Amino acid sequence: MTSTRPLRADAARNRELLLAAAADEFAEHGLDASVADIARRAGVGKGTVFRHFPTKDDLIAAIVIDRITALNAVGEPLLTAPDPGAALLEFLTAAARQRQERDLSFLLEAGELNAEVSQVRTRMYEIINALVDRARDHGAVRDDVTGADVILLMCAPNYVTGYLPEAPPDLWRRYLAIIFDGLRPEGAHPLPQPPPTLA
Amino acid sequence: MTSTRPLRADAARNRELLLAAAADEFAEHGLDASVADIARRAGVGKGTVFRHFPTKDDLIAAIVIDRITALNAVGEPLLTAPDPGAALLEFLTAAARQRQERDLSFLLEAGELNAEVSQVRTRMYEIINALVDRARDHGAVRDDVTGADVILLMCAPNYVTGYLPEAPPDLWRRYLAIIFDGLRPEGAHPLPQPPPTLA
DNA sequence: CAATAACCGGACCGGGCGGTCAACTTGTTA
DNA sequence: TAACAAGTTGACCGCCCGGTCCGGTTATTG
Repeated sequence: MTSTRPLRADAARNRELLLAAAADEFAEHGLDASVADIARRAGVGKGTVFRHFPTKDDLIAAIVIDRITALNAVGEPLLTAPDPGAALLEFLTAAARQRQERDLSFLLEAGELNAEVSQVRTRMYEIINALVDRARDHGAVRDDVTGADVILLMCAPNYVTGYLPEAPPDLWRRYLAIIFDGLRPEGAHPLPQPPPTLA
Repeated sequence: MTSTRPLRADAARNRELLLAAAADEFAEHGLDASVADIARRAGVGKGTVFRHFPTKDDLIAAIVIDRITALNAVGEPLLTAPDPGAALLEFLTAAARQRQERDLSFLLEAGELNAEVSQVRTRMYEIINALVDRARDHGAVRDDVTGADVILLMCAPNYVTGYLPEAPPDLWRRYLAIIFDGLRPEGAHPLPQPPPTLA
């Protein structure tokens, strides 16, 4: 890796200001938020944005990496939690809550941005697969459901509440509960299509 | 209403070409698809687009109205179907299938475009509410679930499969089945949040 | 307290967007 | 078939976007 010397004090502060401002701006306007608006919100010139993040995509990637890394830090210890079913539900709750604090649904719109995003995202997939496998072995989720299913479905609670402009902040919990009930073995009906595989 | 005299023959044909081209283009590139591209795809000048649809939003609204109206035509007869649970599932299946044929997830991004959209959308809400009420009375869906819940969740199957660039065309059926299982009374756990109300 | 390298800012650029318009073509009708 | 309204077209406009660049500013270091 490039072991660069530490940033100057003001530069480091501006970098943090920019990340926070960008997260807020993306939350309000989606990924279409303009770099100029982000700079203004951070109280900084537009050129400064591009000094820290050569491309708008690099700025997005930095935020995505930050959030996924935080999520992985939640998931890691849950891999050995005593109750695998509760562990999976807790992970999904953490994921949805993270997106509630600031509306980060835009994270999902972002595709493959760079190698680091791919790496941290792959690690998240591994964690989810392991959590689902353990929960399935434990009888907490139905036999015919896979990690890929959960990866796809984990975004849904925040997504569906996004249609309500003034949704109560915790409404996603309702839909996470409904979807999680659909993952349980009790009363499960056979699924009409085989599970997908993730790239 | 404005009882306008019939369109000239070529104008009527161009209007249909435009609607089809716009649906295709929006399906491929989302609502960001440019009017110029739509015109080119329809084999028509850009000015012609704005003659038929004064605004890009008007073009979107025309498509949205078309699709929702078609969906309402499916739902209406289901209101008196003998098996209310099967009727609800059939409606949700029709809704998701419609969005599969051409990827019409962009329909959801479109907010309140004009009065006619609001009207036809309101009718759709009424139909869904009635279908859910009947299914609930019949014991086919859990007691604590409302029409608003189903309205929010009905978009989810197509949404989650949208993350897979090359998803099998029928994959949405798998997630509709999982979510519908979450709506069933068997094995339902209490929901942590009250249902929302729709505007 | 210099001296210097790192950093900042905002005018500027090329490009693509939604939308307009005036000259031209064509379906319709008497 | 003549004449006109209706329809078509693509060049054009103003705007905003991501990204560049260089003259001025500031933190750091000896």
